[in-house]
Amino acid sequence: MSDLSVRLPDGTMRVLEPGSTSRDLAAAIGPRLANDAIAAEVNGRLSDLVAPLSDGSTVSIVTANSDRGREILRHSTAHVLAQAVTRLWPGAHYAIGPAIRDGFYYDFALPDGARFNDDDLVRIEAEMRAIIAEDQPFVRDEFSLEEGLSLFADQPYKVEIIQGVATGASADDLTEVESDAVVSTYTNTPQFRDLCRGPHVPSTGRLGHFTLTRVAGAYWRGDEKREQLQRIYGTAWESAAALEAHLHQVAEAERRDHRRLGHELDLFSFPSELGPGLAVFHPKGGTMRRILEDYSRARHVRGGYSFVNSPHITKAELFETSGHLEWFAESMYPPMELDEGQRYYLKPMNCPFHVLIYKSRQRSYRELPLRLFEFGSVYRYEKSGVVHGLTRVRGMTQDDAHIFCSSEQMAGELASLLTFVLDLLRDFGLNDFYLELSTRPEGKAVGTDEEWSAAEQTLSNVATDAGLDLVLDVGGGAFYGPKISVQARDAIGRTHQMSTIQLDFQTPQRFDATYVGADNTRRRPIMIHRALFGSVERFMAVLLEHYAGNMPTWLSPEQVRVLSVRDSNDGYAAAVADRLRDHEVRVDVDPASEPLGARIRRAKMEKIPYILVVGDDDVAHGTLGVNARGSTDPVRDVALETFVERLCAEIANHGAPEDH
RNA sequence: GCCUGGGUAGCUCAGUCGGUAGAGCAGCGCAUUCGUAAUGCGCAGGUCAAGGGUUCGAAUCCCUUCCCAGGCUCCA
Repeated sequence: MSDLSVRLPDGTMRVLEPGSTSRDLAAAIGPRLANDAIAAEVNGRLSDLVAPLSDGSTVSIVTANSDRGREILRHSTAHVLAQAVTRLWPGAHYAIGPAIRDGFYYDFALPDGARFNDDDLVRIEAEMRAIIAEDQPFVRDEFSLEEGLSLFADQPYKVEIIQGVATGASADDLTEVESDAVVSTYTNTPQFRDLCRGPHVPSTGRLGHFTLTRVAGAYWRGDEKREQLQRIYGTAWESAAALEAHLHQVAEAERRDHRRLGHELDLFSFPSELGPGLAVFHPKGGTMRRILEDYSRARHVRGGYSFVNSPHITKAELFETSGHLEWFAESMYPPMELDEGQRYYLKPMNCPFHVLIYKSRQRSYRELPLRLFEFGSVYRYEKSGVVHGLTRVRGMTQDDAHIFCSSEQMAGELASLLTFVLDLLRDFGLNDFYLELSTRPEGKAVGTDEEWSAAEQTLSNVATDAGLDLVLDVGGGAFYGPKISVQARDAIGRTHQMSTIQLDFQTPQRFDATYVGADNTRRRPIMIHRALFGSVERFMAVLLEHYAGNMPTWLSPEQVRVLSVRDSNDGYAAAVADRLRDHEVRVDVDPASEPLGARIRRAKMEKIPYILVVGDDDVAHGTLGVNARGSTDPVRDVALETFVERLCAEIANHGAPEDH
């Protein structure tokens, strides 16, 4: 028996008894680490704690409170879920069960087409806790493909996965098998073995801080043409405290859900009379929207844009020329037949209209870049299951522009556009961005390979120059060109796709758009599609959630509410409001017909930035009691003019009461 | 479009085994005049999402449709 020595992450070497495992190593380092260890990374590869170490390996112990540790924990919990389901539904088929962000899922097909319902989750969870109490080991075994096929002969999804490996199909997206000819399995009991690449926690007793969250349908292999399995989702953590923190975070996200806020703050609604995905904006939501749009318009004027308008419907020909009918007919509203068979469509995009504006007369190189902007309302027949609040709707308004430029101008135009976008988003209080580059979609693109790679390269260069992180989204581009999208992280760390910038060499060709160059020849312009808010509706949703409804003062529909202490102060309250209106402050008075406490409470719940309370003292001295949003102790005796000055400065700076 | 769950007063929700529909808040009226997150009393408010079926009798059981939520697929 030779000595066994391994290298630790800090570079030191440690000598162990021959045949030692990572678990022995952890124990040798310290009892605390031994207790926290759930797996190991050996020579850059994750492995089970109980796997024997070989001499000269570099080993780091993976603990539960690390990203990799939690992933293993979640994956192991998914196995426990599968075992619980097979115990409760003998003959159930289990498909795949990976760890995901914050948790895990497992897909099943129950015998006789049975379905899970919500009550089943409770039973399954109880069974899982029993399995965890049994402290079953996770025992790894390796087999040939043939052996694997016979082991899982009664599990058709496992067979398909193994066969996929055997035929060389990609298994990259599956955690079940390594992409070589070895089939590894993990066995918990003689009755339950799962196909899996591993690693796993040493035994089920290491698990337990989990909860099952929901049941959902999911297509096998994500293919809607294949059967739909029953998916159970859960969340799992390394400790009760971490689980609790996560559930709290989920509740927080729910509290700032824009649909809830939209209702509570009386901003918008989705009358069922209109149909799914069609919103109406109430006066306060309409005000917020107007402020957003006005600000955007002002920025576009400064950015050198020309303002255009186009109708909501058009003859089919326009979208035949653009290619939308060929590629996206199923997500367009069906046509209206008029005038002896003439088909009219609601517009799903603004770009073809802007091309027609471009083509309305001959263009010179001197006019480029020509930037056409419109708040264009578009209608898309989204599938019934996908509409979601203001973020996925069937009718929306894009802050849409199309820039026509020469190929020489393209890179510079894209670079300045990116600056323009980021500046605008920052003006709304979004500060944390990264970029995503979406490349040519497989089998669903027009144009030559050369055009696509040139466009992708240009976008990539511009993104790199911007100095932001760039993530590749392979195959995510539109059919006519690649795109960069700006992703923003909100106040609670979620990311939202905001602006998109798309390059398009195809549409100008399809419409035969040209300009006359300096050399008196006809040339083809390049088109850049871009929407900065994405849609006004969606942008409003993101801002509402980012601010949890506490909008900065400049975006608040009602900025100030004046409350009189007694009705003899009502006149002064009205005068204060008038003074603020002189400065275009949005202000209302709530007179003294109800107790002051009730009026304060109502204004607080409406998240109004400033509540001004005025009583006899204020009438006598020309002062106010200022109760700012987010504060619990109001400030008395503030001079009216002092308040006006501070408020106007805050509005101009896009600030909020919470900033002080 | 598919899977699971849901729809009762303006809102949030209760409604047992199938036996004539309930609360709080909001609204309206009256009283209350108050210094920083709910004043009191009273009144009104319902085709129980819509339609069909079973039943002596349906909010409740069954079917269809519409709408909502969470997923899957999709997202120019």
